[in-house]
Amino acid sequence: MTDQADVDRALDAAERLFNARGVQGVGMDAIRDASGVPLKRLYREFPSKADLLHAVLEKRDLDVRSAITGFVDANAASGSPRDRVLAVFDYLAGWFAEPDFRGCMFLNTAGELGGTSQDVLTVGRRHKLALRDYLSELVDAAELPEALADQLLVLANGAMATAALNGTPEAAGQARAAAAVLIDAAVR
Amino acid sequence: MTDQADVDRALDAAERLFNARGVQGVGMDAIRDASGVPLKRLYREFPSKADLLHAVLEKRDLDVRSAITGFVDANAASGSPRDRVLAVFDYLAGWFAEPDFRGCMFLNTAGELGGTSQDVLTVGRRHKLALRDYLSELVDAAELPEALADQLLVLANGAMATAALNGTPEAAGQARAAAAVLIDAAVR
DNA sequence: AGTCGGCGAGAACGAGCGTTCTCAGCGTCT
DNA sequence: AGACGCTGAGAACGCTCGTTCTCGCCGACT
Repeated sequence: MTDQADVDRALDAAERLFNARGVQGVGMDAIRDASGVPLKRLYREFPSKADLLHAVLEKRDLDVRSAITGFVDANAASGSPRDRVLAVFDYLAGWFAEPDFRGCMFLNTAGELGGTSQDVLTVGRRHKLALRDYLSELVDAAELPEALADQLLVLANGAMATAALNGTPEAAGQARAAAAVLIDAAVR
Repeated sequence: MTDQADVDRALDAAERLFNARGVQGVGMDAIRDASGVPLKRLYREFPSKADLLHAVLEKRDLDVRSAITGFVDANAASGSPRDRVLAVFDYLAGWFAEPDFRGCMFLNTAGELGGTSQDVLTVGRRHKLALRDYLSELVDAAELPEALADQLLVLANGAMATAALNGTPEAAGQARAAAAVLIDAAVR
């Protein structure tokens, strides 16, 4: 039996620790201690630490994207297309205010390991591409030019990085205001 | 004698290696090997690795900011205030295209060590605050609302993070286009 | 000329890393 | 009942880390 519960606990612990101390600052022992999953099983499920990191990032990709789409659907389902775009930045504001928010894991791991691990870059790019595709959908629904999606992604990435550095969520509001201006300027 | 040349070589080597492998992925031995500065002198000048990192970041703060202001003065000294703001993003485009560009060192180190080192966060925040003050000057000169400076900083940070992840400089152009729209929308 | 203080090269240290191995125990099949 | 195979706990391995120590050497002062 693969014992999915143990695997999930390991992934959760690894995600938490990687975020808190940086990937290179976390040993497999620490992940075992935090998750209760023995080293032997960790290495059976994830042949190496790099594989574990990969799995954490893949899971995070799904989690982040479904959290965003879920928030937009829940809070702006009946709103205008413009409202739905801006709701993405409202989601960011809530996320940034979480007490242990440490920034976007894909940007952080790319910053730490991008020079030595091609895989970290690849997974990060896929994640941001998927995010851009989602923004593109929203932008299309508002009948706005496609190029806006790239600009909104830069804004969102900037908000994540800025909020993580500052330890405060205000960058989300600044990005939201900028996004509103970009949308309104594109409509005419 | 403090032998400033050795200290500078050590700082340069440390900056290069930290960027390439992440701070936690670089040993003091590697910095000694790359700089030719013996361990004994490294520890005389920088009592600990954290102190060395601090010194690297302080130097980088000055370097980055003077590169930006230098570029703006050289390329848009006689331009309109609007041109001078946009020149900042032109500088980013050139920077991102450098072959070993690995993103903003302050965002990267904050991502890696922000959870364990208050000092890394403090230095990073000071750097971004100084950048915001500079943008604020440019925005003031263009007689634009103060709040624009924060939005431009989010755009710049987003461009740095996005370009570093993608390995391509196109995010600079996207941020520049967005900045132009924000400026033009604010003027009316 | 002889002593001495600071130097560089590199060994050494204790700790922690990623990964593998040992081994006693336990459930499962015959 | 008894043999087997997989398990978890943890020791062990070889390496690297940040930091300190040893020691032979050289230049400066008396």
